[in-house]
Amino acid sequence: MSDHIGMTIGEVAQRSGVPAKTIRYYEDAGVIGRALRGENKYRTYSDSDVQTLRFIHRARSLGFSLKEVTDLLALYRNRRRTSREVKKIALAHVAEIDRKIAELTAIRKTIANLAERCRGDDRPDCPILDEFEALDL
Amino acid sequence: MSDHIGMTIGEVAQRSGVPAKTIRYYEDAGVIGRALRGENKYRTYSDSDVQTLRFIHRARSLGFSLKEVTDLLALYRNRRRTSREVKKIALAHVAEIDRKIAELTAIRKTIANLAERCRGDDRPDCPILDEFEALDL
DNA sequence: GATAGGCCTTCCAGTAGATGGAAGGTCAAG
DNA sequence: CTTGACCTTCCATCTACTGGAAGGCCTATC
Repeated sequence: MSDHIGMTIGEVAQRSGVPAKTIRYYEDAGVIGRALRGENKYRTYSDSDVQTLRFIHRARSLGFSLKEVTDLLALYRNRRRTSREVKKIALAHVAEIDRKIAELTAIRKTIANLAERCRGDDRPDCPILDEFEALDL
Repeated sequence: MSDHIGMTIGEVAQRSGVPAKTIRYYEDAGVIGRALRGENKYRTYSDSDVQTLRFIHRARSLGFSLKEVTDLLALYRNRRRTSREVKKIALAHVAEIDRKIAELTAIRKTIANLAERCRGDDRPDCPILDEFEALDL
């Protein structure tokens, strides 16, 4: 594991997949804490910041709101919360994720079904296109 | 199965979980076709419209853009596309969904791990909160 | 030492995807 | 005959970015 301790915003942007501008926005919006500044006033990031940003990136692309992500990250950071409370919130999130996985699986089935019934030739349509039955999840 | 053939927007909103205002917005935005109007100029919907709206609702909540959803629905509607093309696009979507499922599974693991390590008592924090290692997906 | 590129700041504009409200009108049920 | 649900159009607000401009500092290269 390389110890990239003094990364610039550009480097961390490239590593995390989150644009520099969006990282600054997240800082403003309180999703992530205010980044430490070097002597040159540049923001400095570590590997764990890259992890956090990747986490945010993933969660956002999976339909979690910025508020949900913020709360989730706060869950990890806030030492004043009781173990009971953290556990309760975390388990609620797990349940929500299981629901999302089930829904994705349903949509996958619908689309895979469409693909399956397509002959894959030059004919103008797939049999299933006539009816909207495929959306019958 | 009840044959709700002449549903109003309010009824379909309630059944699909998509607010009436949003349904009108989807019509404007070309996500769904212009709804048939009754003699009273009211939009009329059928059961299949409810299915479609539920599909849109799910897909949106899972991080698909409105454009992606629109294209996906067009895939079912457009009879001019070749079977080959439909199959190709459908399979690409299946691959994307599999990726999303994998990411959700990773996030689930992270959060379940946090919950697991919480004692669930009144102590002020969970052991894992000290380090950000839990995000090491 | 000049020039280029990455960073800093602040600010303002625009986009997507809704969501809410107001204005003004129709319609069907109690 | 008054509610309540629908119709229309329009305009404002919100979230979560994304982009650009202005003005300035840092760092590396020619």
